[in-house]
Amino acid sequence: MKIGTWNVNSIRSRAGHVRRWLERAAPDVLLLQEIKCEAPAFPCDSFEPLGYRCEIVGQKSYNGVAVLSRLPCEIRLRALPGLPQDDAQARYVEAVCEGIAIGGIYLPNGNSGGEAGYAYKLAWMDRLIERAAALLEADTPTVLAGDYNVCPGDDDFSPGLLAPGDALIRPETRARFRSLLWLGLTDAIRALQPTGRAFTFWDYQAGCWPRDKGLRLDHALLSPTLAERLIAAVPDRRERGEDQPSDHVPVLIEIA
DNA sequence: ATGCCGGGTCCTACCCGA
Repeated sequence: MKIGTWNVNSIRSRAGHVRRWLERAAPDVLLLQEIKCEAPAFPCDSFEPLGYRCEIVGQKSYNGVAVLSRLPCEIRLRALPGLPQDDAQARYVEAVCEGIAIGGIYLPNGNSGGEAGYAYKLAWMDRLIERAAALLEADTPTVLAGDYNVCPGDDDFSPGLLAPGDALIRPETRARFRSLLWLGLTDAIRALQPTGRAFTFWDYQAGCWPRDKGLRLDHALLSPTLAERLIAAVPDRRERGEDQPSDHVPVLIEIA
């Protein structure tokens, strides 16, 4: 099974890119983040001719996640359990495909909104840890993939690109990411490439892409039985060089 | 040290991303 994840920075601006990548990479399931629209505005017509069904957890202007699948899939959750009832941010979707729970994640950045904004990020990560624990406790084969807005290690950002207090690398952020790993989840990219650069994001500004000043923010975490079957986990850098790209590239994982 | 880019929307100046 091939599963992709991609923060597209507006699906309406990137429908053509996504369609082309579906043809190129042929994922069975593609998780999308930052679609920046509600369901009626989502360009399903661009993907259905290729055999993909669209499930959308939308939001106007900001956030928004979706699942494209060419396998039979059932949506199990449209939000992370345990968040406040009035939380309207569309950041989580969970599908079940061939017995595998597939969570699509758009984790809060945490650098805007002051301390409250950062507290929201940490609370969101705590709910994600709880959800991951529940899935693992039930022995559910699980993939939790998406834009985590976390640089887990010092290989995961170009030197000098982030201030020490940046929400992407603050110790409290990284501690929660490690908690996910300690539950028994495997970071798919790092399982196959333990050290060195594997960036998934380059800022539009300051020539970050031509200078290869990037970040590794997009991750796929796998439960133990899926980790044993992991064949490939690769950020597709080629997409960042296309015309009018997203600032993130897709990550493709393959499981035997 | 962000607001240099690029998306969004109250349509046009401003908010947000990482």
